Amino acid sequence: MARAQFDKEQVLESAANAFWRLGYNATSMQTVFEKTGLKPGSIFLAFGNKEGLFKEALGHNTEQSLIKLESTLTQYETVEEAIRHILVSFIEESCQSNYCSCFLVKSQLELSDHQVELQDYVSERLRKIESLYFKHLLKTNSESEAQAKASSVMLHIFGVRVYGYHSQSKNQLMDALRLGLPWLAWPSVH
Amino acid sequence: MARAQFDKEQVLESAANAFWRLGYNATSMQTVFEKTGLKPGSIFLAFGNKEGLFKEALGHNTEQSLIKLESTLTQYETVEEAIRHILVSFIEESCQSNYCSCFLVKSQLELSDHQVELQDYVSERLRKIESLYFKHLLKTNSESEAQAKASSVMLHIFGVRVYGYHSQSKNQLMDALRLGLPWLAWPSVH
DNA sequence: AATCAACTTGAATGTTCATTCAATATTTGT
DNA sequence: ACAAATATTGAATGAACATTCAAGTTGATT
Repeated sequence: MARAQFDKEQVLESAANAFWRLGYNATSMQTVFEKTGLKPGSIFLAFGNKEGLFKEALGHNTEQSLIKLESTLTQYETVEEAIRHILVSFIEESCQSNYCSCFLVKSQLELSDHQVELQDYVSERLRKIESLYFKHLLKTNSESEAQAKASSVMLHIFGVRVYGYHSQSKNQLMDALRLGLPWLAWPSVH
Repeated sequence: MARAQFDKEQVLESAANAFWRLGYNATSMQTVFEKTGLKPGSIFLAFGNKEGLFKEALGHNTEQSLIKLESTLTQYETVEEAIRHILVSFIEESCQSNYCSCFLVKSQLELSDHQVELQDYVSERLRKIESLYFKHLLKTNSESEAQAKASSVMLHIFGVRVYGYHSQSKNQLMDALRLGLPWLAWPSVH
């Protein structure tokens, strides 16, 4: 019995990259064949169909994001400082010329009622992210405070992911985050 | 010379509805023909191509939104009260079973580098909305305060448009808005 | 009632789409 | 070395796609 000869992880990353950049509907399997160098048969044998490939690509991508997030949330003195750094890095991402929002957020908005399974899959991953913030905020907050703050952080992240498309938005975004998330103890500007 | 026999406004509304619900790429012209009852030739003569139809549909939709927004922002005692009502109505929208975020936000995230003209068109409309909030906030705020508050409101609106997909999110959203927009003077819950 | 530009019609076009499958190649167990 | 199991290949398939256009219809103007 012959084993897979292509690196599944590498294929998932190429596919995720295409789906992220172009969106689910605008990414043709043809594009995937080109980006991965694989032939139709191989892809369809390994992933079933386009939805299956998308689901695995998104899952793989999100898993990595969650690992990175967990690591970031513990590597600073306080959770607040960590969250500040995360938000600032999102703003900086949005200043790059090839800015493309966030794979999960884009997918959440693009998928329609015809793909309920994928929609639920995306929602579940976004909820996982929020519960990670919640878990860490619980260390220094009551349950209800932590929940409200976690939701507020998610709201601001979503906001940045959309607002980021406006060019020249860096300063406006920073001011808005300072105003909306005062409990993050932003260093004063002098 | 025979005049157009279909109601252009009605066609644009049907088209906008489809584009909004399904997204630009997942909406086929076939769908548009069915929803409007028109034949290919009529649509293509009137709007040039799919992009042209999309642009006009989005433009028409946004124009109506701007009119409604302007009206809402002036019909309450204070701007703050008006914004509160707008945000609450967005949350209530998100509780409906057929919730579908916001046409502009969805379009902003779906369109890719291959449709720069449409992208810019969407960005411009979103900026118009922000400047409307800014204009009204200027009445009771300094320029820099008004700008930060307008950006913060946009951030929260974008957030609600994404967060709204989570079921059972109404209370979490309300708490997060109270936390992130304290200057809106929310009535206390008792 | 004749004219003619503007509009509508809908079958036809050529392209691109996701997916299939018979043939071929490769790896592993015996 | 052979057999069995599994991967890869890539041309082929049929459906769906955006768009075109020649022929027909409409209604205001002459």
